Amino acid sequence: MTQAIETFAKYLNSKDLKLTKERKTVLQEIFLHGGHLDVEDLLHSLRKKKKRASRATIYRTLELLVDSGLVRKVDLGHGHSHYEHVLGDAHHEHMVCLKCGKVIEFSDKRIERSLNKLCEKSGFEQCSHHFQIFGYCKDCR
Amino acid sequence: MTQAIETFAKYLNSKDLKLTKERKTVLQEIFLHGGHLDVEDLLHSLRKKKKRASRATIYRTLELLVDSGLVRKVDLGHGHSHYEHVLGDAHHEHMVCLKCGKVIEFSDKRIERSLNKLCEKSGFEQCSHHFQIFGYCKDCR
DNA sequence: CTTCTTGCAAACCATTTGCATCATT
DNA sequence: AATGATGCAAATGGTTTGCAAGAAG
Repeated sequence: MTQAIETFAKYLNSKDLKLTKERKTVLQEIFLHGGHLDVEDLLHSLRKKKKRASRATIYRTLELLVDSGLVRKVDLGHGHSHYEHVLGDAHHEHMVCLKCGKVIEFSDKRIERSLNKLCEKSGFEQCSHHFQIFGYCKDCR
Repeated sequence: MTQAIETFAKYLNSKDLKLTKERKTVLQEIFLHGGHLDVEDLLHSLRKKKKRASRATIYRTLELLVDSGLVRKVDLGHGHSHYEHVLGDAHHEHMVCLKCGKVIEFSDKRIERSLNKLCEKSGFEQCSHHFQIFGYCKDCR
């Protein structure tokens, strides 16, 4: 958490941008909240905690957070973006249940390994990737 | 191609929908064109061939095509959807170059296999999946 | 103090939808 | 003929942006 703020501060500094309280607030909210959340979620959580940041500022901050590598933007098939923090190596992908909307996170070392080999072989320098599986979870099938 | 139209006709029939010339036109255009294309591409190609289908009809038809399983909707990170036809088993995923925009298709049996096992193990009934890698192609890195 | 930020509301852009007219079965 | 489908234009919904007022370094 402190770690994340420091990293963000360093990133902002390197771009001559300022660490405002709104930016800090948004970052904290994402890191306190475990999973993926969207702009509306963020807006509500902040309101509940009597903190403030306009929708515009949230969008602008999220872009910075994604660019800094602290946050990942993911598509869960809802027609709008979700965001989740990235801490260290806990990389994972998403299974989305088309009926109940549940999102199951998963990760697979073999898949990641195959992926890296693949990029290496084709000379592709990977920045990010995202794997989504859509279907029905065991409670809904 | 004829195959695709027949499949679509069967699908439409099963839902008491009609095979109109606009729907046939859109389907043909997607199957004639090799790769992934968006609504704007479709609109231009059709205009060039003096065929017609409104934007609304294209959107409506694409939804049906996706639902019928003949076409796949993919996210190439452009802020809008792309579509590509699905013929048999030639399943593939996408690497997108963030600089030149080039899209490289790839497929990996090991990944597909790991994936299927994963779903099986967790009792998840897979409908579709999509794997995107963003980065820089060998000409742009 | 200078430069960057914020919040607001307007603008944008992809996609969807209501409705009157037209085509397929 | 009856039921759907089309095209248009208006509506929608997420996201971006211009600008005047405010805060960080």
